Amino acid sequence: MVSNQDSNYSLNDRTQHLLKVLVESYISDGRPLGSRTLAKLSELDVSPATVRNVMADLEEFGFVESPHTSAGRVPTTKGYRLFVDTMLNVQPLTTDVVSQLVENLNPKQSVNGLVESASGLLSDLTSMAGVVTIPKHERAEFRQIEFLPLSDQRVLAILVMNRQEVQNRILHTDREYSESELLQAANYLNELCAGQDLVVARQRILDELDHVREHMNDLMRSAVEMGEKLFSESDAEKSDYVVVGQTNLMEYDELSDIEKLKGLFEAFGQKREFLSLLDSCIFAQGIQIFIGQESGYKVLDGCSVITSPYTVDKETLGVLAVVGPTRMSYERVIPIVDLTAKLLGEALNNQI
Amino acid sequence: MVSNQDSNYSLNDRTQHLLKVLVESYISDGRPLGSRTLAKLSELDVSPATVRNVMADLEEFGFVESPHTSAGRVPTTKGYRLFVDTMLNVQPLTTDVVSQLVENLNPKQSVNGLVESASGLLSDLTSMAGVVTIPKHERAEFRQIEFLPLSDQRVLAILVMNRQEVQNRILHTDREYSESELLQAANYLNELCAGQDLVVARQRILDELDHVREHMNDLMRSAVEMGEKLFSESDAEKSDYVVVGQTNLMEYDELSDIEKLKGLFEAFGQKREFLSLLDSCIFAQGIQIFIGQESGYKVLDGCSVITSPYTVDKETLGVLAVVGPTRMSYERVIPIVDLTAKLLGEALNNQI
DNA sequence: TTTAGCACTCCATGCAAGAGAGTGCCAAAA
DNA sequence: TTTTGGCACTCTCTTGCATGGAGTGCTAAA
Repeated sequence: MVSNQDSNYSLNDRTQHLLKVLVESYISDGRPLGSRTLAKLSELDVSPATVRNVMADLEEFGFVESPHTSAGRVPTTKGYRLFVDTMLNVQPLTTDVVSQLVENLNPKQSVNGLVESASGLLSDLTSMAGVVTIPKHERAEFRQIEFLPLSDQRVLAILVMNRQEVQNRILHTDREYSESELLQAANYLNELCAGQDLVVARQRILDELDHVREHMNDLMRSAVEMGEKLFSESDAEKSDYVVVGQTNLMEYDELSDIEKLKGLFEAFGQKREFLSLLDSCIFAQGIQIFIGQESGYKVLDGCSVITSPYTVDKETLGVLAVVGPTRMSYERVIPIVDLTAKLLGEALNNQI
Repeated sequence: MVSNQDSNYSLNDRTQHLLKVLVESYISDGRPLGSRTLAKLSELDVSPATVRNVMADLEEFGFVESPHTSAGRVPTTKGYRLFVDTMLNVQPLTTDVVSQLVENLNPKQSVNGLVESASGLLSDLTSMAGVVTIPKHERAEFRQIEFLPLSDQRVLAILVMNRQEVQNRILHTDREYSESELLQAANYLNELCAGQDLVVARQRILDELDHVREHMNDLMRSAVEMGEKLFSESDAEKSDYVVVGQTNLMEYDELSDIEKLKGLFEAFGQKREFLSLLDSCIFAQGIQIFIGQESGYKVLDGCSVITSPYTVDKETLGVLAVVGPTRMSYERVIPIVDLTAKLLGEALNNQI
């Protein structure tokens, strides 16, 4: 009776309810729902025939489909989307899940340790694959540089960045340098650049190179080159992530096609496609959900991805995600992803 | 006529030849061999019936078996073993394989880069999974230590080990230290320990602690702790490896059982079982081959592992391996593993 | 608008039959 | 004594067919 037929295909309450029940049942069972079962399950006191009519409508609108004529209905991507957008009642986390997260994401760990833990927790708690990108360091601040002579015209350069980050690299020089020469060069660079942003520091060194045409030029040029290499390396590092629990995905019937699995695993391994997906989430405000091929990647057909950026001081440092079959318990996974992101951010706050 | 029936089951030449042909054919085709096909393939000018008799003997001795009554014969683990031990004619590497290896294992790369490259090359060239353990550094020599003050009673310690290895760690101290205090402590430690083995250095610091009961005690205790942590960390690091090309294993029919694959992948991921296998090869002189469950690990059922240690200056630094189906081309893989190990050793020689 | 009834479709299962591949054994040939 | 041809037998794999179950769409009645 009461229906809100305002928009193009706005569904009345009963239709929505039936869709909701269908999606929930399919998520927990994995079997297509027939009209008879759905009628019972919905507790709506309607006959299977009525349900059939409703299903016909839903199918017409593209929210459900049937694998074949006599196999009941299954949600489509569009169906999942509507469910996720409008019908989700997210379940509160149980206390043991919360405490497990809190305990394992304690700030005493190293940055890498935290990333590993977060990824492992996502994987364990959801029985799917957990992904966490390595936090990028937005402001790369030159702090101190040291040079150590090695044999064979090589110099070990150690650059301390930000508050505690240390990068080191071997410089091949044109001749041997004495320790005092290296000390002199380091002192000079440190004085020149301490506290500067790495980009600024680099520019300064380059400017200075023109003025100071003395015996340490070689080394300084190398030092600048090191800065550049560090830059490119930290860029590469920033664009990396940790995956835990890929093998969990083998448990799901809908992914048991070996070809699909292979494609998925290779996507994880090659990191390219998957990274661009994660990168695109880095500016999102909170949880984002990609259902099936919504993400635009063919390998993710049949999979959904739930992502959340994690932030320190309101600055986004990375993204974490859970990857699993489309038929996943969104209501359970979403709060896990959410809390993990928050806790990871907090833990990193004490670290960076 | 001419048969050497000396040992318990010494096989005459024809029998051996038939086994060899069978194994080779099965390796390249993957299909059980019947007497008719084998008779032709062997080029022995014998009838299928004769071959059948021979096969019955081989089956009795346990070198071959049949999946079922009318399915031809397949080599057993014991059959592969005999083949590998006595009938292998290892194929010389083609020049493009050699050049690919030489080019990609050039000593300009970092240690980690080399390990990654080696693993990737093994995987690519064999279409199986390549594994390389991170080289352990036998002699850990204290070279230089630096302290940098951070905020909140934390100090960044940078320890340079061996020729170019840098480790850093945050020390939580009981109070704030000034830069000059830290410099003093560093100088002190450097003078005390420079060039020493890390174990010796640690003992020295501990000894010295008793004598020098002054204001820098805290820091020095922390420094010693750092040394210990570095030790345990480098131990952990040593016992790690890089796997590339796991997904290649999905291509092989005999491993397409999803349960087996999952077990295998999890073994790769958890690293425990697999490491003890690799560790056991570290003292072997050259190539070692484990067929099926010979290695003692159930997950490796249906798989063979070909390993070789790699050495620098006659000192073994690690192990590399190829993991694939039992039905792999040993003749092709062995020289690849062999050369990769040699080249990796050489490349590391210039690095460490 | 909802419901009951009915014809229809499709899948999964089980069964039977036949083809194909290969074996083991026996008796004859070399 | 060894090799060979022949033959019965076994096992798997495929195909075809019948059956039952599940579910749908449609129509007509409530």
